[in-house]
Amino acid sequence: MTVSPRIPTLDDVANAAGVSTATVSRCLNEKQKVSPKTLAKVMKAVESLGYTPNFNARAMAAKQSHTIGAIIPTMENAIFARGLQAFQEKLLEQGYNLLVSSSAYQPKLEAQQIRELVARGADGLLLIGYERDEAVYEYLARRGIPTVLAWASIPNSDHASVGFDNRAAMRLLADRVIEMGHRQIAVISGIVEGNDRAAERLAGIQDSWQAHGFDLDALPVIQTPYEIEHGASAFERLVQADVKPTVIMCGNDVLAAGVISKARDLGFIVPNDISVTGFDDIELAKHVFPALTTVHVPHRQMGRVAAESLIDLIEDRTKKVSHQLDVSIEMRASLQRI
Amino acid sequence: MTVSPRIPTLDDVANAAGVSTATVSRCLNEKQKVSPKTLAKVMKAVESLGYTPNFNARAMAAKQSHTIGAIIPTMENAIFARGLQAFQEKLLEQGYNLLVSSSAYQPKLEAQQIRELVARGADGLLLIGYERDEAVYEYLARRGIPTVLAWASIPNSDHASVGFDNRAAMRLLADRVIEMGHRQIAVISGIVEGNDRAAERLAGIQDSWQAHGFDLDALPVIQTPYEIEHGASAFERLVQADVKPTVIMCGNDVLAAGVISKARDLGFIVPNDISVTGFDDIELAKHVFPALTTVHVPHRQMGRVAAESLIDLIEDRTKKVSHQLDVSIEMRASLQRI
DNA sequence: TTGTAGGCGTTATCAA
DNA sequence: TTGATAACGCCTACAA
Repeated sequence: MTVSPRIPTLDDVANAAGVSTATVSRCLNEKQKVSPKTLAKVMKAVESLGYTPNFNARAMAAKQSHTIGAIIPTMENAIFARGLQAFQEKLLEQGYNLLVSSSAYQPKLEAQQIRELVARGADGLLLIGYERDEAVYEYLARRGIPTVLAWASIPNSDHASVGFDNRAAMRLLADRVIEMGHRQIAVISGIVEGNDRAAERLAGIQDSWQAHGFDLDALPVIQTPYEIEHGASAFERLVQADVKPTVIMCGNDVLAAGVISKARDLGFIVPNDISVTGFDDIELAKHVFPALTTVHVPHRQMGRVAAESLIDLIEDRTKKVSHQLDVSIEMRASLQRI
Repeated sequence: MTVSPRIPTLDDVANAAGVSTATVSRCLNEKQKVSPKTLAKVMKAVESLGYTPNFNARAMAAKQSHTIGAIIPTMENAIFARGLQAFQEKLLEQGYNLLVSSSAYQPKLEAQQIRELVARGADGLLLIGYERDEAVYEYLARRGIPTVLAWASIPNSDHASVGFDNRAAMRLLADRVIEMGHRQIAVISGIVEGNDRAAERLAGIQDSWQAHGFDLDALPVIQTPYEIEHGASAFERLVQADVKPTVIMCGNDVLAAGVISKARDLGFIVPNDISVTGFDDIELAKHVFPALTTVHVPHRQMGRVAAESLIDLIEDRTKKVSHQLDVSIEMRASLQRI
């Protein structure tokens, strides 16, 4: 049987090194306030005992955790993963640690995770999008938790944010589509409820559609979860309609990949028989056949900027600002003039 | 200017309710030990103050955090995301929280994150694969941190694990490939160094190859990161060889997707001109063209079982065990008899 | 440069 | 059923 392991504490180190706990603490946190001699002595003790500071105790005593929390809708979408990776790299660089949790696109779960992370002493929070219960924002404000909203930009609000204008971006793409002669557009959107990014993208298409003088009733829309399988089956439904679409505009690249796959199964030649567009410009977009016309989003840059903004906020260097990043339309083979 | 917000503590609640902190604590943790009357009184105070327990303090006093940590090589691969999602669901169900961090495939970073999570008071850990410095295992053992290794199974070790035999699975697939008449196999493997799963998969192919009486020197292998782009460029190099491969076996589906894409660009018809196989059976595998022959891995099940095992370990219900999950070969159009 | 000692917000052990 | 009170491990004035 194993002996219950005794985890070394500051006290143990202090004893081993023959100094006080205060000195050990200094060696760990502010080396410059300690003589080289004792520093060496202490570090040796730390080493030989295999001491690691207890995070909880440290956070409690210091009233800051050097931890920031991020809550993303899902880990199963590479775009968040990529942005988060950059976010984390920047944080580590600045001496902060990242705690990630996923809300599975459920606002209630997100609210719970927020409390959770705050209770853990997170110094700041990264959230995705802006649409959430006002109570959540009040809670955050009351606790004074610096928060940055990413993947969306909201110039006219008092939230700090870094992202891009989903609506304008999608509108731009829709403009191009219409300019290329398409008059029968069908949309496969993500689920709009509780997802402002999806809602904005859909609205962007509708903006363009109406601005060109068309009727919203003549714009078929299917909402479906962001999964390749769902993109495929949505396409199947769409092409059964009386008026066949000449182009399918999708809420993201994953849906579009599903569409392209199913289209081929059903004997459609993309883009000759039907065009397809996506959004995000994930790696895959270049590698499906035909390559996907889509909106390029600078995910990594977004992650980096979000980290910088958040740290600035935490360390009280700036007021809340709204960073608007540029996106671009990537014209590839899947969209063709009609 | 906002007033520095005062976060309510147990004391505040106790005062507001006119009871002791001990009683409040009981109301929160063991309701049955408290009279309904005071319970109501206390809960009202909790409510009106918007009190949330401080996690760090709680963990410190109770000597357990009800938190478990997971370290994955990368968030950018959907297979970990999927397994982790299931892992988390199971944990939440059992009253545990999940902390995730990613090591970016760097052993040193992983070691650091392990210390980090332990320092945070994680009650248990989930790690991917088994290949790591012995010192890490010693550290874990000394601290008495229950740990489960996933995505790999190691029957002959004293580690708890849940996963599958990467080597045997890949060997099975290679057997099929060879049975179908292929004699010119080329391999695009993940980077083997520091990644036991990749190493085992490559070894599986080599096992089969040699068992069929062929020479390892005649088996071209390229190691490359698990990214679609790299799969594509590896393919390009491979087909420039003197003896053209009749089949490309890839370390995972992402690499295979890159191969299929590049093959088309170069004018190859898959599978007529060349066959392709993958590993993992991600969603995409069914939706590339032609659909990918691959090894199906039960990622979600793995996550669930890992969670159950870990909790059992933490709550001291079982000894360490090694769960071996079944995988299956998915025969699809990308692999053809020659 | 170093040590002493109080406090961070909980839980848990005893008494009452 | 409740209330004091001592941990838990660390940081940080303050004093020496």
